Amino acid sequence: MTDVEKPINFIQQVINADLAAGRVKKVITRFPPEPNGYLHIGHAKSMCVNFGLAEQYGGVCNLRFDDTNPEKEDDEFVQAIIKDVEWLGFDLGNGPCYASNYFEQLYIWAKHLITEGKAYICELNAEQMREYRGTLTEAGKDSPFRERAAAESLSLIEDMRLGLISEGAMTLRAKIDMASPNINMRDPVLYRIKKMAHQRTGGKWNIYPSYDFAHGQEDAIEGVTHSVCTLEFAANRPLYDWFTANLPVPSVPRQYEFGRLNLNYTVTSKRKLKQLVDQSYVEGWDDPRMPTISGLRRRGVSAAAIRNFCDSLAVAKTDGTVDMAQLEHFIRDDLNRNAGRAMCVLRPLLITISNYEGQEQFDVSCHPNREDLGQRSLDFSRQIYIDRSDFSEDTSLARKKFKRLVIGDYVRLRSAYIIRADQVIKNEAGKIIEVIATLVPGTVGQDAPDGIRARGVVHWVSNETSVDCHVNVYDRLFVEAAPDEGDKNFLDYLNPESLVKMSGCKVEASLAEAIVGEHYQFEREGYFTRDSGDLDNLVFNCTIGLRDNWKV
RNA sequence: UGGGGCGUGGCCAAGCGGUUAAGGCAACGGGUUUUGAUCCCGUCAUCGGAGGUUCGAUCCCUCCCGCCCCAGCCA
Repeated sequence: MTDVEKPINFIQQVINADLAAGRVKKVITRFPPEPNGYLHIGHAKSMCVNFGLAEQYGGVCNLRFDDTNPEKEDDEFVQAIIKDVEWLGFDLGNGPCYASNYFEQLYIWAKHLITEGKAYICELNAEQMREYRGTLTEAGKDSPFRERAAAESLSLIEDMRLGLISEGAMTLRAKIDMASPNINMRDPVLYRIKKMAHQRTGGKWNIYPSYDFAHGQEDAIEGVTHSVCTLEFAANRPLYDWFTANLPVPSVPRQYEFGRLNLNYTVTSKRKLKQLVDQSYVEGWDDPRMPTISGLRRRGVSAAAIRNFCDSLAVAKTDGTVDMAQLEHFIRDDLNRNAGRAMCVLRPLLITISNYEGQEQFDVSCHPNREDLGQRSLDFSRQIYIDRSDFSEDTSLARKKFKRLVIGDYVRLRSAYIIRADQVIKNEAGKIIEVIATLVPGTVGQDAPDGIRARGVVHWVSNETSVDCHVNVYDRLFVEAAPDEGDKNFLDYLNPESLVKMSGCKVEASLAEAIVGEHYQFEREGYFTRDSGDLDNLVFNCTIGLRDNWKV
């Protein structure tokens, strides 16, 4: 963290002014996902902003489902979202709340607008409505149903609600201004007919409110003071304000918009993520390659890393694309501080130590600078494994270029002895299958004796007690920084090597029963966590590799 | 094109008329190190462009250029 105070953002400035002027006594915000998909990293930023504001000002932030369109929604998503929000550590406020809980009130307000001559039942079909709406440069035309008597509209909306009108035949529209330069104000639809069961209200309704008609009123009902959303809703704000000004709402919330988070080398659009899932380009919403909260969790990213990352982002009106490296920085930053260390050999190469017989245990700390993380026991034996990439027959390799095991030279086994490679054993195919080595006695926890200089440090596991495991190594999902920019089809840029499954890996005994949700650093490799998707086997997902700064 | 919004180093971003133009990420040098990790030092901008106002402008005005959002009975 920095010692510099984080500057306050424009929303905090507004809140400070509202508080100072007495316009607001208690800050109430909300996080309003539609349950039509899983939450992703972009939502995490929105949560940090909304729940964060509530925390900072001693207010509350409601998790509220904007479930106004049963066609796309599902309870599976509701449950997944609640789980993600809680996992990230946010207080649900008075939630979970649901827009569907307000359907009755919304309906009463709709009739109120009709009675006031501010809404009418329109019988234009979708295509006609589009034609009547005009274009960006031409004003729209009034609907021929615009001046329908209130009594008739009142009767018709009741028929719509009862399911007496067929889908698409009618809509309830606000009577605002078909010539408005803001297209959202050209008599927007308030209710549409959907003879469809809703995951929470069942078959009670045949009509459902539109986002515009519902959102601001939901906020008003909950007493939301600052309704913070993303930039694309800025053009809807005049409409948001129109409703609260023309309806007897219990409070008048204000909407503020900030730039949503975009990350390169991935996509943060529920529609596209859903496509990846539905068309099986990934194994599900929680596939570790997905930028979803559940995917990041399964990948091994900690909730703290996600929150720290989001808190490092600006809440402003610019909309840019954050470098994936910034997210990766916060992932490593948290994991480096909190993940216990362990050793796992990904591509085992057998080493036989010719001058060693028995076996012993070493007590090793789980973290180089955090004693509170405790100690673990490492088993050492005559035969051990090191990674194939940590050995070379090439004795001409410079010490500084190759700080690993080379025939005739020494290397330190992490937390154990210094050994020297003496002889290579190959199979008929010429593949190295074993290396015979000699250890230097008395070098555990001790510096090398005079005359011996280890090239470097290498991780290892005992062949006696290490456990076989599988390791999933991930790479970015897309090979293009901006896979969905312009008219590109993001599916054309999927990275065919985004997942590499390794088997025959060997992890130290202490991790034989690794727990899902725990984070480990496999020394010299990276950060790993046990995969929650395959508990029958010991499978580790590589969250992210260690930084690799050395230049060739 | 009508409306709305935005343009500060490779990326994110402070700055609110007078600052040596914060900070983070990345990058690049160097030090420490039983993880080529961590950690620690150091290097890295004149603010989209052109005018104007002002003693003085990244901050104010004008015009221009560029990018984003809105023409779903999606949210």
